[in-house]
Amino acid sequence: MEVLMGQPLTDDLGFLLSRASGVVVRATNAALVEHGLRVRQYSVLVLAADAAEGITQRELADVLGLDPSQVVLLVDELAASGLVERRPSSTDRRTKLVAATPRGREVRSAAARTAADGAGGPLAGLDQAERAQLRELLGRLLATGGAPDAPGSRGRSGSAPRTGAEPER
Amino acid sequence: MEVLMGQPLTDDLGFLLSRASGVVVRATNAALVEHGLRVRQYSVLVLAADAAEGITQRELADVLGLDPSQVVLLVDELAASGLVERRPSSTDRRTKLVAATPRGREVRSAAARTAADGAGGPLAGLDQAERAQLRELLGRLLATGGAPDAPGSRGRSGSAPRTGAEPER
DNA sequence: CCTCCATCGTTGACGACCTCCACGATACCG
DNA sequence: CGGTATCGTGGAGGTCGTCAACGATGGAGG
Repeated sequence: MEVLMGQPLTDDLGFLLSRASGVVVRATNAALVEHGLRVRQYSVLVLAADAAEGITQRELADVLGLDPSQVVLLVDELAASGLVERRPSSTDRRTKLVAATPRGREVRSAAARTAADGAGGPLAGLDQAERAQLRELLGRLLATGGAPDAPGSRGRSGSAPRTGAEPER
Repeated sequence: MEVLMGQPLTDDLGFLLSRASGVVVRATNAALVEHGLRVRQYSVLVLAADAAEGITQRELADVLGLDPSQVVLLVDELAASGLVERRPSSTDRRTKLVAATPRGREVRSAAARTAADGAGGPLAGLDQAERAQLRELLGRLLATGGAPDAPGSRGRSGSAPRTGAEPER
């Protein structure tokens, strides 16, 4: 038990994960400059554009695994660029629904291609099947995240009441 | 054409990668506090301990994908804690070999267990076979990193000019 | 109705991390 | 010998992660 070389480090999953993440994120960021976006902002834009009625900043922070305070800044920037806007919720005056503007949707589409293109570089070594496999594994990893990943998510445990439920009326 | 919804975002490899990386790194960091280390420092310690004669800071930056200036700080901290020391190279007076001290090796062993333990939480959902598979995929991804991942690595390309010449093994 | 408490968004602070640029010392090539 | 490249280092500037606190609101209970 003495020697017990944990691993050559290059076999450590944490190391590989953070390294791979860095490479892909860097490549994606580099590609997105052309749209004046960073991955974080792009992610918010995508989520806002995909939610017909807009998405709560709380949910944004939840899905992205970010502190709510960071979401504020991201939305601020996107709003300043005219890509999203904050709308008041008709049911809860505390929350603000973040929705993509028409121009936001345009940018989102263009950026999606650019981003996929940029990330394509580092991912060149993996074919479709392997990417799907990787998605599967990572998805499982995140699903069973025993530890809270979002700092600001105190107590926010369990099932979201009815996040994606259709706005009944 | 079709609407071409890039993806639900939760299916984007870049997103999953960065999310997973964050979760694992956070858990590992939390576990390592007990040794007064962060993942970065731990990585340097491992590499230094595994190299019998010590390792160049240049190589450190290369392997870790960091800017050389960051390596300086990491080594400074580890040296201040008495876990590693900088030795002059006998062949090149410019380089300094980073080697682990006896105490550094002890800490490294203990920390290895602690770290693996901490990372075990998020990884709970994956069995040995799946982890190996994940390692395989991530390793391949990093091996074919078309873009330079280490910022400070200007021109330092070299090593693997042949893109996946013969990935046999 | 009124009070206590949870939640949402927001702000501010602080430290960790990333990226780039420049420098002195040294090695190496011709 | 001169010119160029590399190693370690320092510093500036920006992004990101984490935490604590606050006003505004919602909701439960008396």
